[in-house]
Amino acid sequence: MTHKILKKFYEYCEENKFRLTAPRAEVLKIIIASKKPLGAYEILDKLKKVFKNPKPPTVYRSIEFLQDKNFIHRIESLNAYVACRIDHLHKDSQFMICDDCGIVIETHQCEIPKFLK
Amino acid sequence: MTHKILKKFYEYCEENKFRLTAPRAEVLKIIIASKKPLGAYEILDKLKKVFKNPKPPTVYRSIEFLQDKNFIHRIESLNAYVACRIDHLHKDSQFMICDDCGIVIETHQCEIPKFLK
DNA sequence: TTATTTAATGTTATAATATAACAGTTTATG
DNA sequence: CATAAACTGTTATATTATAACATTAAATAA
Repeated sequence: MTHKILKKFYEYCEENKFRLTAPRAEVLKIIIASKKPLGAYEILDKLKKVFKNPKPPTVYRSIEFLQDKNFIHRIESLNAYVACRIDHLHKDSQFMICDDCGIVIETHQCEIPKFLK
Repeated sequence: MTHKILKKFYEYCEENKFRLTAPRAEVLKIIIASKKPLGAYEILDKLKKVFKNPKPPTVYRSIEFLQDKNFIHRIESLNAYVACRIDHLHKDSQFMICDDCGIVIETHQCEIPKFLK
């Protein structure tokens, strides 16, 4: 069964004429499958089970693409990446990260008061 | 004339019996003097004008100390460091960064609504 | 359909950021 | 003054990310 987010990604690429290439799809799958934020080199390791001999640029390019489309977010404080779990596909989410277990909760800034602007 | 923040740092170390060493003071001076956030290796470069042959750990240790005491903040998205310009000495500030000129404005989370908690 | 252009990938190399480990020094304390 | 604790110096290396260029695949135009 195809994951909900993955399906959405397929449709999104279809609608917008973005090329849905193997590295992009595999990197997204890997990130979706993870319960915790993954570093680029962790993603690279997992990608080795799918592709012959993937290199950092392969991962970073896919990350860039997915991030640009807001299907994944970078957690700056961790140098790690997570799938967007909420339906907005915004940039500039905030993350609350448990220092003990690493669990991440995503929120967004729509509600942050005007004084921040 | 000694900078206001620097003076505060001296007093703070005095009060709390933290050792105010040369690397710590010089790194703070460098960060205060900069109009834009500085990367660790930019700080290192500037430190070369003051010390003989400083190495990365010298900078990173001072950064860690200063950050721990909230005299400087790390801007995650830039891998760069800024002096705390507001009087609170909190952790977890937010920064608004101009994509064009690089100017940074610091704010903090005291006012962020409860739903984020 | 084939030629052409555009976009993406593969590959090598290296840049930029950060830390581990251990020796030596300075400062505080008994 | 002796000792312990904190800090710095130094070497080496880990981790994260990107530049540059050759190659391949896909979209588009002739």
